[in-house]
Amino acid sequence: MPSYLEVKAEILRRITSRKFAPGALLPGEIELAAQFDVARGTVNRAMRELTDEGFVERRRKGGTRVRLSPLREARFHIPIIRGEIESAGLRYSYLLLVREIICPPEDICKTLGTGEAVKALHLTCLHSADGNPYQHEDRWISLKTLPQARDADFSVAGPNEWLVRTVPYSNVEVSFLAAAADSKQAQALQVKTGDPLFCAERTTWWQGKAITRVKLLFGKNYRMTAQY
Amino acid sequence: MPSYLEVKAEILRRITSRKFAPGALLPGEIELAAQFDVARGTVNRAMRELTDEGFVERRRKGGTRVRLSPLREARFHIPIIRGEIESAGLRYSYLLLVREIICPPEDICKTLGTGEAVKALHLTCLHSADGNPYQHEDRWISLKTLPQARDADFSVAGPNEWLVRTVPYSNVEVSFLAAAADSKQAQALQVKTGDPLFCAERTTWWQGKAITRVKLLFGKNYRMTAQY
DNA sequence: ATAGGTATTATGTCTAGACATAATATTTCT
DNA sequence: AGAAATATTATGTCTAGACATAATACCTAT
Repeated sequence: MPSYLEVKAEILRRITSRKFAPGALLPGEIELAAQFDVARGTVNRAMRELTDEGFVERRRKGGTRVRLSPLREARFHIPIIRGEIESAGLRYSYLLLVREIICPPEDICKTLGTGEAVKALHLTCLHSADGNPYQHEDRWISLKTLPQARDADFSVAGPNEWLVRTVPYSNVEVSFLAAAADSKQAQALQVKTGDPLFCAERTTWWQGKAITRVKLLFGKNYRMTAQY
Repeated sequence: MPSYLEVKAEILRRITSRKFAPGALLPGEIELAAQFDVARGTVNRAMRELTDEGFVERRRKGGTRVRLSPLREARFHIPIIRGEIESAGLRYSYLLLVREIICPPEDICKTLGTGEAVKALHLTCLHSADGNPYQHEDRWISLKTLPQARDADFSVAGPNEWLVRTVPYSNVEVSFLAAAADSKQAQALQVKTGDPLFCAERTTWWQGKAITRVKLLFGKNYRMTAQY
């Protein structure tokens, strides 16, 4: 075990066991380096990771303190649908439900940043695991920033795979929320209309211009979990 | 700007602009250190962060490659209710709805790891922002691992604040899901019964023993957002 | 050809020492 | 006393060099 991890684990043990109580000042790096018989750089790396993970707060000259309420952050990996299904040992299948080029509704226009009369590519697809509906995808792709999407074939593989292969991105925003299934979504996902579904909305930009916005509805009883 | 950040930003620019294409092999650390005129340790730190953030994959001897589909992890901050409301400039208020000591239902028994006949503390509370219902909390606390909870006063401040102050923890699991409001929850949150609500479930352990399990229901239109 | 052993190599970690920086503590001046 | 200048200090970053480790490439014997 690398020694920076040993130092980190020991400090963390002292924090969670309250030997270093919330709000308390920890010994300085030089002191700790002497205690653990390592270089200061090694202690620094351990402490930096503890800072990143939300256990301690550090200030120059002020020293290091245990956070009063630890851990305000958890990391979730954004589900990439095909990988998620296949890594669970299930068979992934894909179905294109709708493909049309139309003027998007107002809220989509707003996020895509195009004018109201500008048409965009609208796709609706269903991703299944072992034949069971798993995720309903409702995607808009800006044809202004991505005209080549007009000629891409989305009947065999999902738009996400094409996008990942084709376009770079510079900025992404993801939201998670709860939504009620409308009749078409309910039919596709084999749930009742109005059932609560876990939903992710993702918008992707490249150099300030929105490329695509997608709404992903997960099947019944889906939950996104993290441990720390 | 620290030079490891400059190196990182430049490499990232080359990746997102596809100068380093997905799957491509990047120059080695020594080569990059020479290019940027910094020490190898500095390049190493930049590359380590790019690895942590899911942009590249590194293998000893194999070198560094741009990930095919950037395995993206988003960091969401776990909402600590009082802080979230107050940092939005709103007035936080708290109401205890239910306090009882009963044998929990089977699923709670299972996660708390206590026998079926063991009683636990059950609390239901409502957190509001400027008087508007914001979050409904349904919490179970194991009296077996935390007997002092029996005497704590939860009428003024929420159980979370008492727990953070009182007990250490070693392990936490959080899930996010969509749930339908039951009649009591709907009444408290001023929504209709059956409305879809964003829901978080959190279980906390200390040294292998479950301390508490909480189900948090957020008000209508709540969304959890991350950018990267 | 193939299995097994050996050399090579890029990354992973560590050290000692140095300087930079931000925040706090102290002193000085009014 | 209060404001401004100065000293101090813990963390933040960086360097050059070293050794460790895992994975690959190569070589050898069968």
